[in-house]
Amino acid sequence: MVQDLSVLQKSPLFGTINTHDIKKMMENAPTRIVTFSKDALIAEEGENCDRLGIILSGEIEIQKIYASGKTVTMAHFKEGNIFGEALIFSKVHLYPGTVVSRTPAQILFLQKSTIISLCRKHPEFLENFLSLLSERILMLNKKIKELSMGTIRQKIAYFLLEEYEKQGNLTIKLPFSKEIIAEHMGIQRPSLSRELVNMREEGWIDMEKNIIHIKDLQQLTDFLLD
Amino acid sequence: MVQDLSVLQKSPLFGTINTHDIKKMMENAPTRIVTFSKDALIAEEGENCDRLGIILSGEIEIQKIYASGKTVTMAHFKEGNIFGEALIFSKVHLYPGTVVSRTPAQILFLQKSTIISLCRKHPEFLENFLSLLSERILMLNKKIKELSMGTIRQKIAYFLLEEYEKQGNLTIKLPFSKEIIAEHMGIQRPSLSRELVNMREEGWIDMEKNIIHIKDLQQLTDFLLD
DNA sequence: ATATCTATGTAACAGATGTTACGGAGAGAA
DNA sequence: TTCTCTCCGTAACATCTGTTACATAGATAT
Repeated sequence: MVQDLSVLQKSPLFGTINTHDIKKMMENAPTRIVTFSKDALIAEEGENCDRLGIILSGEIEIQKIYASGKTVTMAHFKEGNIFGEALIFSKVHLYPGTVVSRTPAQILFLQKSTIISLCRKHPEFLENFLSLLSERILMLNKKIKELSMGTIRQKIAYFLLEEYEKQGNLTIKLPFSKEIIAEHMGIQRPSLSRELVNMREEGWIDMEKNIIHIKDLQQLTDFLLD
Repeated sequence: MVQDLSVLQKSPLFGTINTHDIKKMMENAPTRIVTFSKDALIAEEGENCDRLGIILSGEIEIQKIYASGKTVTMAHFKEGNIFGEALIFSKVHLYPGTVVSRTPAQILFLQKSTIISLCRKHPEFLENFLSLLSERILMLNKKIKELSMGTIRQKIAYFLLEEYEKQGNLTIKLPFSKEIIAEHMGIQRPSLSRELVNMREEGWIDMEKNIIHIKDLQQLTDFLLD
């Protein structure tokens, strides 16, 4: 294992650990670094996933390849990213798609048993790994909340309340262009404009350029409950 | 700690461990069992969450209480369930809602430090805890996929393909009433009926009572990609 | 100044979905 | 049988949202 592992610090699994300690940790850990050329097959859909991958260099994708030959990219990872971390410890640990390299890539693989051993020997690693999974859960929860907003008005209300909490002010400065905001909400830009006008006409908000003022906070919060 | 901990076996954290070992594990672990009366306040929204809770008995809820006084139940837990497991190891570990008991309840609390210690000493506990988080991630991922289906036809196609894989047959027996299925998809029952008829008229499927036959599998899969 | 480009507002139309109401089929009870 | 209840299909209508097209304001470059 004569290898430069400083890139591991870019990964949340080792971010809190200094290079010297990382080197020491990995010396006794059975790891494998594999080099892939561009467009190489890293793992096939349905294959057993018993190891976690850390991208040391390059970029990879997880693709769903359909019988028709069409492929859809499910996820994209680059240097420092980790993949497979939730799969190895789940009951059904099969890759949900085909893993391929988009560029030449170098990947450090950690076997499930190695991870368990690292967790037991290095509290910091254990805590990092648990944080990794936990943050993922919270992120997914937030995404589900957003997706659960059915109508455009609900999405807007949710967005405004979030911004209100972030900015601590009923008068909100839009952090992005309306085009970007609409895209983030998964709706069309004209639909966003139209609904904002409706809400102004109904007295919910005031608008001027990229400033929106919440006229009735309670109305907004109440609306999200019906 | 003279206490009957056999109920812990109902929890995924200890399910794989026999009662004797559980008792031994917990003897040296600093845990706290707290008894709550009905409708008691267990934790307030925004409060720091540095411990995980395992419900030994009773039922609790996480509620969002709005300024208007309206409350919405965010989650519901009962005997054997665990809460707070993703919060304690995340950066922002504040309760997202108010935790209250719906019935008299007994809760075993494990401090973050205790969990780390259990993970280090008991590989089985470590693996169970990691599985718990991992399964949650996969479940949320699936939920997001479902929610991402925009149109009713997409939801139906996704549902049919899932059932096709489950049942291993192009002729699918609906596992629930259409009313339930519609509710699960987040749409109205008549809307589901109407769209099923449309799909039949367009030659995608055949239907008879609670049986649906996929006439063109490829059409369905292709459709989900556009 | 002029031209150009981008973000935005606006309107008209089409399509998708929710809402509501009604009737029929089938299961189970009296 | 007859009644009742649930599930389901169906239709008419209302509403929401996407689509497309066009106009304008402001920024920027030449």
